[in-house]
Amino acid sequence: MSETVFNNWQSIHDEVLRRIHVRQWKPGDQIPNEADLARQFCCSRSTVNRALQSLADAGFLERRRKAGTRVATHPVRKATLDIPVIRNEIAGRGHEYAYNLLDRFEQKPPPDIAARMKSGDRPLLHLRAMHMADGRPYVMETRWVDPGAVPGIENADFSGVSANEWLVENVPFTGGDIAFSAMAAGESEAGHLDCETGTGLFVIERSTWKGEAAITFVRLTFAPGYRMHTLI
Amino acid sequence: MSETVFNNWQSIHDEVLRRIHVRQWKPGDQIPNEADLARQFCCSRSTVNRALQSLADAGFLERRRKAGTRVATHPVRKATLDIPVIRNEIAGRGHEYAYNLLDRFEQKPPPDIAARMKSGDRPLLHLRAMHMADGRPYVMETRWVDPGAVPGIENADFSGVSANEWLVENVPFTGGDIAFSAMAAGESEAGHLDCETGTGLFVIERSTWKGEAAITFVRLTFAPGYRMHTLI
DNA sequence: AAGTGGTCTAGACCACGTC
DNA sequence: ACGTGGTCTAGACCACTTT
Repeated sequence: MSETVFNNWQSIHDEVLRRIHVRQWKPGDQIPNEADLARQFCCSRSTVNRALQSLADAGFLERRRKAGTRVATHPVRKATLDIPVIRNEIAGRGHEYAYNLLDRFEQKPPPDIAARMKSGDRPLLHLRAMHMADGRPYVMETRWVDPGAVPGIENADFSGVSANEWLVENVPFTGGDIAFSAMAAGESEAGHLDCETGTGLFVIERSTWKGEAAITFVRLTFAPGYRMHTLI
Repeated sequence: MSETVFNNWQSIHDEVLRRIHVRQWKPGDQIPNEADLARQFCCSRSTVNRALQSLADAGFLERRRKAGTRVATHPVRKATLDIPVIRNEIAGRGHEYAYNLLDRFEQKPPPDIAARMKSGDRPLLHLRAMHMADGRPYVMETRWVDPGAVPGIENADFSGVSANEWLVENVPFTGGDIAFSAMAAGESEAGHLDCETGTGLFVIERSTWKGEAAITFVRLTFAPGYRMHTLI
């Protein structure tokens, strides 16, 4: 015999979600206001507020002052992806991690990169490297770094530690963007990732900035079969 | 002349983030406890708590009772992706949406699908459809639905409304998982998506559950050039 | 055992947006 | 104008985990 009691915000969260799932409250419906729910659940309004905010964050509710709280009509599901450091991702899967630098030189980047990084005519540092799992290619990293935004990078040694880890350690960033896409393996990818040309490859591109200044742009081209996975 | 005052949790959030960015608090460092920060910021502990929880959610801080709050060592960046209904995604980009059903039949699914959906030997409803933007192929949808989990689906008409929207309207789900990957276009994809075979295509696969029962599995194969994008 | 975050409460005031 | 959510406060108790 178990009586449900609502003595913490999680239990209220779950109960509200249950009512949505059993369609007691349907998409588009306005639900009671916080004060009423607090009376229903015999708790304070702050606790109800905590629960409803959490549900709104997750996309189940839409809240507006005065207009009240409604069940979201278009369940825009938000998937939260973890973007780990590659070393940890590989180690976390129980494989042995290895890293090796392919190229490192400074040069004027192609126009699309220069545009993304707002670097104008300045030369950027270009790096290419492979990350390996148990000796097999895991991902190829192609990176551009603005040396102007990253003092000290000329003397950094990327033969042993990846640029990613060095940057994380040494250059705090304030924002960025990330994009996921697909490409077909060309000659270069096929060679480095040990696959046929024309194989579908998963690609992550990420730019990071510090304030207004672009720090780095990186393209990660994963070996065939890579999947990025999360619960919703 | 502007004096920064800390009278709401956002201002404290920003100040803590600033201290992390200027490396006053470095990765791995333990920061003062909530009571001390409350005194520093001249506010109540609850307000500090709200700010730090928010930073912990975003992955900037790691908090453990008794052990205190530390700046995250490996900024596992969490990217939050919105997964919209395709109609809205296309309409939101200012294109005209169209939908058409390719196939619909009931049959025993291939073993990998049966395993994912734990459907055993039961036949499942199979659907294939195209979503078009301004008359051009946008994404191909391949779907399996367990009719046992979705009463009434036999009579649903998917020639005008997509299975996705019908399911969202009619079958509440409690959870699921989503995976992103890449594939090379085969004959079938090339035909339907109007591209060459061997083009790299972006793929989203999603399963949804109601409690323990699998409702549906869908594979969305996007036309070339599709990018999924978000800020971090 | 003791220090830290997690949460609840009751009351208050405010900001916003709809009416 | 007024109803709603957003937030703050001060104090309290509890849960967890490290010492």
